[in-house]
Amino acid sequence: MESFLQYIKLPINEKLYLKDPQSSEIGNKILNESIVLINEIGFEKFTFKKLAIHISTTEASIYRYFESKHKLLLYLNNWYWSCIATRLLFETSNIQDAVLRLQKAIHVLTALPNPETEHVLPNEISLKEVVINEASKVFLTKEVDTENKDGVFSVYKTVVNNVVEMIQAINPEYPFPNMLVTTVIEGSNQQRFFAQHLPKLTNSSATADLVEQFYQDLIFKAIQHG
Amino acid sequence: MESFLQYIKLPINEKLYLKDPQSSEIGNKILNESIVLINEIGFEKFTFKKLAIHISTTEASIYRYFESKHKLLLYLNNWYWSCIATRLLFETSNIQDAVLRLQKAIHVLTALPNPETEHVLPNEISLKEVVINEASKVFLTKEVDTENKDGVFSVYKTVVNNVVEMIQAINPEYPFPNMLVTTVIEGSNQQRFFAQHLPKLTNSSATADLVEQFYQDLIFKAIQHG
DNA sequence: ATTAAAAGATAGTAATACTATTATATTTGT
DNA sequence: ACAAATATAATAGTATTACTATCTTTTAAT
Repeated sequence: MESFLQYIKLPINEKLYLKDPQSSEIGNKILNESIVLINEIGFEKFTFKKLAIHISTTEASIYRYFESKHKLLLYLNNWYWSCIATRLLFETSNIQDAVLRLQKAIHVLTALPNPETEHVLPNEISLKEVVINEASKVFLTKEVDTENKDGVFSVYKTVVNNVVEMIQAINPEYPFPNMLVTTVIEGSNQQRFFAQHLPKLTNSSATADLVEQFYQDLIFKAIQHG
Repeated sequence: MESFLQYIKLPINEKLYLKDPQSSEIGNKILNESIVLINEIGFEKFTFKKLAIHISTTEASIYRYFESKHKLLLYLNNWYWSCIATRLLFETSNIQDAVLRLQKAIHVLTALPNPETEHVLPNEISLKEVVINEASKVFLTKEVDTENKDGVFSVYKTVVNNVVEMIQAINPEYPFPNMLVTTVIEGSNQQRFFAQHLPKLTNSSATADLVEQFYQDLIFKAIQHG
């Protein structure tokens, strides 16, 4: 779906790069092609050397933009959550009914975006793939506390908070809104991974995508009064 | 709590090692001290070289037991799920009431084990720490399909299945039991990680551990008839 | 046309993730 | 008690990774 949203420059935490990759051609190539390459060979086997060859530049040039491949992954993660934050804002604005608004939010968080019917942002689909396959590696490290202080997870936190507020608008008494939201966000990506690789662990599949349905049901039952 | 359970030798998939580490002294040292070292420096910085120095042996000796550090992590993961499978069986046996049985199962899966009051297995607590901090790295790789074929996740799947059956005993109509169980298992570990490092993402904390409470509430609401 | 900044080319380093080889203990079977 | 088998220690070596440094060339801005 064509949309003005495509032309928005999403804000990314400055601590994540040495030189803004969105400011130059090879910078943009680094971003776009790292997504492709990470999805192809996986983050463990991904190196700046391989990326350099892939985009016909040198390792040293890439190091001028990113300190390490881990920072690049953090950047991509941040970028993805900026997409989601934007879409969340956009898709839930003007919905007055609290229940409908939360439903829409759950949809944005858990469904695979459909470019035919929705305002999908550039690279959002392949970025989501990176997030599904590599996401927890961004915070499951010993550096998480330092990086958290640098604010690299703040966009993610904003998304969580926005949805927490939507839950509180429906049931202010519900005692675990943050846990519920993060369980849904992380869980939905994990269910997609399971559907692809460990199908016995899920009830969803490529042909019958039940992820959104499951979480819609789960959240609304959880926050029911009583 | 003293228990006969401590002396059981847990079964571990043979594809995970070259030589059974439980069969020798340095093998056992590798297991016990790798847990300590991984918890200390994190899996990324953990190397066989460092472990060798730590246990006063050589890198080459460790390689006789494990093909790679990834296989060792898989081993530890398998070991942890063997602990849980054993405890699950033990703690839910003889409970006739389906609801009480599921409650107990959720307890085993989501609570921090208390060695004063429960039959905790050797190393279970430090193994759980490894699982919380590193677990998703065991399957978020490009080798997941091959490793799955080798059966390295089968103990985990058994645990999931057992709990799925408990849910079906209460409500056979509930359409997403597998998704619910994996959401709870993975989610509960993640909530503990968040409580330690990204507290804004959760409602639980070190002082007020709400993880079990949240998931008990979540599961029973989810599977309610109607 | 001059200058600054970006990118390319090349080199180098310490650490990692292994493999291989040989020597020395230790255990086990007879 | 002794030979044979096995386990471990000691050492060396390799390709790759994750960088850092430097110098030259290209491009872009004034």
